[in-house]
Amino acid sequence: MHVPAVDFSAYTPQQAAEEQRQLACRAVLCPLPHPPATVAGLDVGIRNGIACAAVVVLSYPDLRAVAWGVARAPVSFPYIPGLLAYREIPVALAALRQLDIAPDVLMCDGQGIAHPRRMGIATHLGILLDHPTIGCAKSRLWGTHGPVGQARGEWQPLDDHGETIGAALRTRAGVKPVYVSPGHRADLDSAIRLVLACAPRYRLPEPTRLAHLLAAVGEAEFMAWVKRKEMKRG
DNA sequence: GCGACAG
DNA sequence: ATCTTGTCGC
Repeated sequence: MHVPAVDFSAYTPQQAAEEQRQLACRAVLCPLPHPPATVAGLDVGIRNGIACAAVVVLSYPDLRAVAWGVARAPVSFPYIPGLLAYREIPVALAALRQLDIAPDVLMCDGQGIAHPRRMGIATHLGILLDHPTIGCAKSRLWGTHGPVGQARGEWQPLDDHGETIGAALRTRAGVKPVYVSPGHRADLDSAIRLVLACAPRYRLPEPTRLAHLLAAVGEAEFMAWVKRKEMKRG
């Protein structure tokens, strides 16, 4: 997996939005590799102006952590709804560069095409990497949907003026749904199935959940956590 | 002008 | 996202 470098430091929000409109047509909708051998999760946390990006590669379908990477960098772009990619992608690429293996699919904490210009962070990263990506966000950015059934696995399409751009998916009975959308080289059906298969127990799928944990506690504590878990599972 | 608004 | 403790429920 070739990981390019980017520099958004001189972008104005207007320039960023214009670039999104220009890049959007490059997104490819097609089924994900099935089944993938590995799925990676990506998450970025920010504290005191320093972003920490974490990526965790899990084997599939057994969902064991097999590799990970971390990177830190000062944030250089403000948080603006719809422009999250310009804040988080630079440090995310640095974390991905640390990986010694290329995951078959990258699951991002944010939207894919469920975005006003169809360019959520998952789609943007997928295009930069030319690699399969999907978005799995904790809340909605764009599109509307009807009431989602209470059972695990129930979902409703995210609609934008008649176009289906993603889904509100219930990964745990009675718990707030997650928002799934294709990033790049993915489609909604395979994205929904992958997220569900990656979330056997918690609301958030394991790849994203573990990436969040790694970004929060750091490599040392994360490694200890993984080893402790390996003991229990055999 | 008002409300909505990934992380 | 981050700031922060306890607390209700399976």
